[in-house]
Amino acid sequence: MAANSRVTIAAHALAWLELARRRGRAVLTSEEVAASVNTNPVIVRRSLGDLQRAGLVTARRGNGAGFALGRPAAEITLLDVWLAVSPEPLLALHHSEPNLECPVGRGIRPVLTDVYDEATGAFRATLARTTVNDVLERILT
Amino acid sequence: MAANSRVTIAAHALAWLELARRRGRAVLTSEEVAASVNTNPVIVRRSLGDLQRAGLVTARRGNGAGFALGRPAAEITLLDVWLAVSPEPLLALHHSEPNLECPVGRGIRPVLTDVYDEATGAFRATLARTTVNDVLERILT
DNA sequence: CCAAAAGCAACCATTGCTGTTACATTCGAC
DNA sequence: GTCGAATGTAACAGCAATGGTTGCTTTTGG
Repeated sequence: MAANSRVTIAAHALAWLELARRRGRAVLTSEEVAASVNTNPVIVRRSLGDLQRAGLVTARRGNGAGFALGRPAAEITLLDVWLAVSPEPLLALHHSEPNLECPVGRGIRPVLTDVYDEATGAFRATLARTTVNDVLERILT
Repeated sequence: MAANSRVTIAAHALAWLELARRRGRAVLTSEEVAASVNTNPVIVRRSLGDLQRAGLVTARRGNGAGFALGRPAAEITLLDVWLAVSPEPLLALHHSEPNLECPVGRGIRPVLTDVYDEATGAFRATLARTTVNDVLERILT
């Protein structure tokens, strides 16, 4: 499969929300966000729905409604975003259980799980060092 | 889709090749490997074909043929395996180009590319610290 | 009450992975 | 040189995930 682009879409939306907020518009509709990301408003609503469940944005319905940042952009890391939209592991174990008659088949899964967890941890730690505010600052300079 | 399991299958195959080698059988057929991994021999041939292209295993065709490790198990890291079978990035950018009229749409891609590259580098560095020999040792203890 | 916008369900098309069958190719053994 | 065993590889089916689209329901401010 192609790697998914949800983190990208979510980070884009958040950076755009923060820029709009600085310009005096704290609330944007899914259509306005979609116009910047260049996708369908439903995709944006799905993505921001994930972020809302994680508390990263707030959504208001009804007339004049839209999405706003749930907390300061400097307090939202890309790890927060990744956790909100990408719960799948980076590497998968066997689809079907390996042959337990074989020593390797019997013992390999916990070993690989450990290694994969460690690598995923390093990946996450890096994402945790960049905030949405950092992303926007780097865009604007 | 779920993350792919090719690294797992390849690592399993390599550990099994190393264990067989220690037991005096340096060459295994795809069918023998498939019996341990519990999959189809064609899957194994495809996977080991990738490893062969990277020099991690050797393949001999013809009668009495099969696969053998291309270099000592202690000199094959899981990063080597990952590079041989998983060229896809862990996170993708936008599918369709963002709106270049928007400052965020114009500038976000290189920023995210940098962050993703850094995180992927941390992921790779962790994989590079574990060898096939390490995996087998941890299985056997 | 009305209109605007989120929420949500039901699709479709595409893609990638696994698994399977079938066949061509290679190469050692005899 | 032939035979047989095994790799190499193409083609296809099934399945799941993703992005995209449409349409409808729900909410809510004015």
